[in-house]
Amino acid sequence: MPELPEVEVTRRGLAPQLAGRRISAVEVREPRLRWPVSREVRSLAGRTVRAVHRRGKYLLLDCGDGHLIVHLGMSGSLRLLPPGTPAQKHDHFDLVLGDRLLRLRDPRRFGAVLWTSRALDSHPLLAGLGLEPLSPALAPARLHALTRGCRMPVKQFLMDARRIVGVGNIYASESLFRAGIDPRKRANRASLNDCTKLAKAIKQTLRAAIRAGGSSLRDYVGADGMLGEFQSRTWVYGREGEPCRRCHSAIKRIVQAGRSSFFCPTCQR
DNA sequence: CTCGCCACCTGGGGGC
DNA sequence: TGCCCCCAGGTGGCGA
Repeated sequence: MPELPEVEVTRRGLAPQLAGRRISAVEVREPRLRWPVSREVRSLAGRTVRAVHRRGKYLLLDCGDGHLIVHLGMSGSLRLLPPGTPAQKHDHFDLVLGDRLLRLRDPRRFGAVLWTSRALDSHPLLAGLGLEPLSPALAPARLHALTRGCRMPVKQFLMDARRIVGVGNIYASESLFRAGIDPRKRANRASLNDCTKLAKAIKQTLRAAIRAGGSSLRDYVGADGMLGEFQSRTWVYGREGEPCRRCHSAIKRIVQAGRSSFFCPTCQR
């Protein structure tokens, strides 16, 4: 479920709760996540979480001499609970920090919990990541430059984390609607004007999603809690056959690179 | 390099 | 009620 907004909302919920707290225990109920949970992760007790950062869709718990890297995959969520709360199905991993329990639930187990003591820029999963879409780095000219020589459809371009991070399947469709761009358009055919609209649209889309998620945040931090709010308000995602909220044309669904794309054939060219 | 495709997993919904 | 098929928000890795 998580795209960048869900991960960022999770980060904002966790950061004030975890920063400065000492890890008192680690429990791994199911080590078979995307990669096996390592022995180093199991022996994190004694370290102190200094801060919680995010890079793309990765959450990074800064422990001073290294980072715990958490990815929520497609179905992961994190909750803060009182220690001792009984684990339910798919609750694979716990971090106990004094009187706080951080629990990972991930039915599909595409998520990951990794430890690295290396510099983050050199970590294989993080080194090749592209621009943070909410940073000033994602400016029209920069986006335009990124699209040069890239013949794939702009929808796939948006979801390619080596270029821009954090834009998943939902927000790719939503951003392209806001920008008025057909998802099938080749990235290298996007004009500077297109890229100006697109950069703005991406930021607006992600910021709106973060705002919507932030309102439902308390002790529960995770994708499920925000589902209703987000998905009921999409412009095009999941709305095949329904009238466009802007022009009333029927929303279309196509498949690109094996993923559904939704768009308005009238508003998007 | 780029690109298309498969893989990893579980669960929910629809059709029969 | 059961079974089977399809679909799902991510992304690393493969071969062409």
